[in-house]
Amino acid sequence: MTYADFMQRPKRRDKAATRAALLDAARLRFARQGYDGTGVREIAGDVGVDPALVFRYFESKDRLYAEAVHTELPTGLASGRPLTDLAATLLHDVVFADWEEFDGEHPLLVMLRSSGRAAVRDRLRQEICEGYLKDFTERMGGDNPALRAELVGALLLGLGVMRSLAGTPALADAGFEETRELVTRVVAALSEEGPPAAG
Amino acid sequence: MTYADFMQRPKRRDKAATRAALLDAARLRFARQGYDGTGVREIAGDVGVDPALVFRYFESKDRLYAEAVHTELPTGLASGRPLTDLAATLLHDVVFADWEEFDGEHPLLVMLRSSGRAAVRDRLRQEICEGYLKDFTERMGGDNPALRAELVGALLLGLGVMRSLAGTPALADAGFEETRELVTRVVAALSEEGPPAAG
DNA sequence: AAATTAAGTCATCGGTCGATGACAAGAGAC
DNA sequence: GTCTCTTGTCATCGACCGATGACTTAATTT
Repeated sequence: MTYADFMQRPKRRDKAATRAALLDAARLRFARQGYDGTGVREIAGDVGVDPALVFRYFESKDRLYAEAVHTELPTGLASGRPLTDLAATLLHDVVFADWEEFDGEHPLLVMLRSSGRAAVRDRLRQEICEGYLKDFTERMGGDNPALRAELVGALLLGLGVMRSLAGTPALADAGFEETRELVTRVVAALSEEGPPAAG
Repeated sequence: MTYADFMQRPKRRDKAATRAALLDAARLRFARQGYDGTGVREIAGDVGVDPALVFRYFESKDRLYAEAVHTELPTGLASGRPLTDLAATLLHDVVFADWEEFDGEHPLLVMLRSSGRAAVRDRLRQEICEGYLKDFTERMGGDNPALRAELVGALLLGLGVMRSLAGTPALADAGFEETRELVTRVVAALSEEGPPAAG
């Protein structure tokens, strides 16, 4: 049996597997190229099936995208840990973890790349605000905790962008521990009471 | 003269003005919808001219985009000011300034929205690394200044994303001064020598 | 006022897009 | 072995895409 024969052998028919494969391919493509830069023919081509299957299984490209980037928001965060621990966990998950199903990036950063669409922007806003900032603010004491919590969120989000998108050299070289120490220092500085005359 | 007549009066022919109007419309559209989500017919329609003019004046959609998001990198940054001043300036320009020609966002954030395209990604990387991180690193003393400089950059970039894209409430309410005080505190914390046993 | 140059328009090309419905073929039931 | 349900394919639709070149019309020159 030649290689060509092997490749052209009749494929086993498996709805669930095909659907999952389409979803995987969609995640990679959407992550790399964004929503508008990705075509359903491309996704189907990656899997080796007909593009019409995308609509049979997902109804529309929009719904495919929504399902592809769907991830459950972390729930274990609200477990009474101090904010420095929380930040360290998110530093790991958002910045350093290899989300291989999303081409290496955290889903939040992936959505950033398709934020030209209002639906994506709304969802991004919601996930950031309700999924993360709420927990941050609860653990942030002192004056105007919401603003200082948002600074922590901005640092983590920004680090993700810098590392995965800009590929800045120092962050690429630095290990997790080294970065975590600095992030902890920042979070500590934001948590403590401000100096009486800072200006 | 009715309104319809007014609108349909023969337009004055002015190459420079038309070109500039196309560029302005392109900036708004690209900022809002990203590169792939914007068509040349849309841009020309905003100006009220024929789409063919886009290609006559800009040669291709790619070149139009490149020219639309082109901004000179800030040069006044390298003037011996301390890093806290630098950060405050960039906080103002990147996060709080209203870049009305880009629908309110800083061009770096606009490019983020089209970062599905490799050319945009490369340019974003270059502008961040050469335009900002270099100055940051020079002014950052102590051990591993490059990494700590990137943390400052990440904070500023992240703040821009949070404010303009996620529209987080505290940042929207907070004035520039209030935020500047906190950013200054973070930069100071990153600048000073770390604690001997940080873990 | 005629001629020349420049600005803007029009029709159109080849290609791709998301989406649809009719159809072919493999899998399991009997 | 045949029937039936499911899985996947094919052809195609209408719309839009970026891009091109011929053409019309306004402004300028002579």
